[in-house]
Amino acid sequence: MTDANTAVQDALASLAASRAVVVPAAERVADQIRVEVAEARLRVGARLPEQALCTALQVSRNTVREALSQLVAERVLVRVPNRGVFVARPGADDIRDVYSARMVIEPGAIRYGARVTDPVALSAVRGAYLEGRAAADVADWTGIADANQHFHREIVALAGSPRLEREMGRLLAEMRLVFQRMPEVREFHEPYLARNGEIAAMLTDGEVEKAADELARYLVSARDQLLDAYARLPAPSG
Amino acid sequence: MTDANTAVQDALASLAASRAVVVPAAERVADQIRVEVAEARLRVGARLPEQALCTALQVSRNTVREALSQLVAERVLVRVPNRGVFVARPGADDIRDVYSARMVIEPGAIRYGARVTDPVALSAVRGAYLEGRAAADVADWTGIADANQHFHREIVALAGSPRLEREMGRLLAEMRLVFQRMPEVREFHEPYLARNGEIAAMLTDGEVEKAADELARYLVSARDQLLDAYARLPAPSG
DNA sequence: GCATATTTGTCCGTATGTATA
DNA sequence: CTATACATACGGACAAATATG
Repeated sequence: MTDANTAVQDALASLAASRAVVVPAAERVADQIRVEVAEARLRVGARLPEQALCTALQVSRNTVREALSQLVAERVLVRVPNRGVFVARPGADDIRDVYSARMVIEPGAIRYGARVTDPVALSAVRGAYLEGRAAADVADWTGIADANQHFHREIVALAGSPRLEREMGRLLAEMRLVFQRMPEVREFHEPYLARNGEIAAMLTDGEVEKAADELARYLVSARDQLLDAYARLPAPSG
Repeated sequence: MTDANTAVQDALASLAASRAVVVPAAERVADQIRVEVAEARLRVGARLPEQALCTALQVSRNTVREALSQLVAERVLVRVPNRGVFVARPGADDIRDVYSARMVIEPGAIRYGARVTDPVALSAVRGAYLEGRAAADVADWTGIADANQHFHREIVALAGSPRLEREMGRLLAEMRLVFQRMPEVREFHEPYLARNGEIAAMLTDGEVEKAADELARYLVSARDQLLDAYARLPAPSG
């Protein structure tokens, strides 16, 4: 039995491997680095030496460079010519820009999204809100932050456009970098939990225009609060 | 005077050159390929062998691969594992997706854009419309198409967000690939010229909501017209 | 201010696996 | 079914720019 079992497992493993292998090495490396940045193990402003990544991830420098270029295109990293790549350090202008874009995409997804009356999509929005509420009940502050991002992703999903969702994912990834430098994660996110609930309720009640305009106001105040906190931040050492 | 002039010009030229040199080779290659695709010298579905690009552009395979990866991320090219990269061939699903995204971004930029009352931005919108009108007067059909893209870019510019403008640029690049397969460029774009004018007028008159909703309807009919034409297209030989 | 070490940017050769003729 | 062509990935090499002592 063990023989037959191992044979089957080997076959499945090699099949899975052959499928996994077609995922380009550079893609895998990019995914790994992306996660490291998202989980804040690679902090804002940190340098990423190519050689170190080669030995750490056991791939060639060419592969590493291809992955880094991709992440630079996603604005997760920034490349300084002849100096290397660093984890992006979003400034006030970046925050303004990201919120200008979100202020178009998110209320726009509500007003002009094809799935704004789709029960499945609406239930996903409510689910993200409830996820945040559950996190707040157990005082899980990073859980609130995660649920908040989930909420805004589901709002954009009302548009039913994978391309738009990808772009929103990039914008939210930048927001995570912004929050890395903000110590008061709780104070920032908690007040917006209730507003998420109100918007979810409006959508459920079919009050589309009202929900869109409320979300637009919401984003304005969030942006201003962030910019205010950013102005009080210690000088960017780098 | 000539001496002084040439000296100044030489200095500027070398400065420009030194600035241009720090632009990574991969970036330059990506730009060149992007232009080739945009100008339709590289047709939809065309294969891009790495070796051929190396000799043609006088760069190494590593540089070529880096450029190709970037263009794949922009959806200008698609990569088939172990087979190579090809100029993207957008299908009906892609058209639906692109329009779902545009239907959020463009009316959203009008409704929630910070520059929607900015005279400079509004004059740019009117300018793009007039550019199309001038092209129509001299029966310059590709000029109409270009002006139409310009019009929609200026609409998005009402949001005042470079990030959003970049994303819109990627979406419009995909639209150019779609139009490559449509012979009736004139028949498609000409009717929308008048509607561009109406929207520009509404914006000038401050009728923001009306303009946004009209643009949303406009995009729906354009999408349906495109999908209809696409369904009549000869089978995709590839 | 200078010499040295490190790192990037770019290129080349090669091995391996996969798809096509 | 073999052979060819090509993509993929690796490792080594070198000049130029940068950082360090």
